[in-house]
Amino acid sequence: MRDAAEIQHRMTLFQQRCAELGLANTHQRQVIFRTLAESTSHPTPEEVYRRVRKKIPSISLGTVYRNIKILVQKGLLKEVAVHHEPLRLDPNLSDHHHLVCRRCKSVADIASEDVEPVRLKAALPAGFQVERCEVVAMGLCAACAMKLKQNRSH
Amino acid sequence: MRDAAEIQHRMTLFQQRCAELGLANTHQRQVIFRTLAESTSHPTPEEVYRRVRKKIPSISLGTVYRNIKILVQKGLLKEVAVHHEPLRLDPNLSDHHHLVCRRCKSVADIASEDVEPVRLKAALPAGFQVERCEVVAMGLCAACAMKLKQNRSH
DNA sequence: TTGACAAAAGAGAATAAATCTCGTTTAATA
DNA sequence: TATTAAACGAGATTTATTCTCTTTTGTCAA
Repeated sequence: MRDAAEIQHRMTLFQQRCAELGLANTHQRQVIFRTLAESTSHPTPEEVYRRVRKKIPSISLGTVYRNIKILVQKGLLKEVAVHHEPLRLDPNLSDHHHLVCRRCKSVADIASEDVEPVRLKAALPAGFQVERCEVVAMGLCAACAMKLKQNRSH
Repeated sequence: MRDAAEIQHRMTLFQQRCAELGLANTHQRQVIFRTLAESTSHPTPEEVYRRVRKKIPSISLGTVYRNIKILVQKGLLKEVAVHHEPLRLDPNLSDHHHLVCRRCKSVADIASEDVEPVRLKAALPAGFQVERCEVVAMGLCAACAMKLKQNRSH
């Protein structure tokens, strides 16, 4: 749980951004966002639903998913990492990293030697044992970059 | 597609490891692994199924999933990133990284300032535009490390 | 070799996560 | 305060994955 002033600030910004984006200011949307803004635990949609129902018992799961989707699209929320989509497999057991295209979801390898070693400067949450670090570089592959450009130009 | 010698090498290692692990040497398992070893595109289980059926038309999707699961468990395959599991949300829009516990799937933030900036040393695949880099540090949180230790001791 | 037994396969039902459809309600604004 | 587009609730649908159960196939010792 974050402190009240911080949350109030986030809510104010949220309402501004919604207005700018033409998103209606519904009670459900407010409560869904507030629930996320208050949490530090990166909840799943189901968990958000569970918490929001305490405030709005009649809310539907579909509304939670719909709002999460819209808010992620508009950049008001983020997803942790990329893949809730189907599992992607990798026969390459050596330590390496990945490039993921945000549009077509293609995955390419980056050899470990091609990335400066990842170094954590600060203390980790008490007792966390890191086993491996993966860098996920997200962006657009050449093909998708071109397609997006074409779409924008007509 | 990788070159034939490399694949042959992987298949030999694979058979050795299977024998060591007591995994039966079935035709289906061989073909599933070979299909993955040949690919450079990080296919989904469905895609693996599609390709394997060209060699073994009668294979079932369940067999593909079952083998993928076993091989990942035994460390003969890897999953790209972590989450095929439910979407995890993040209201923190500032640039930051994540610690993920491989056992309980809890997610904790690492502030961007606490990680040395990620630097790519080599050229990326032609034309890939990186928009953001996320470091995913995987391991065990304190609670899970303790539970695993306890389980092992009796 | 062959026979016993555990491991794995195939078929298809079941579950979980997410999305969609459609009739109704609500917020924005004129 | 009337209009209308946006959003809601309910529940069906789709997609990804796992499970159950019966049959088949490897493995290994006699």
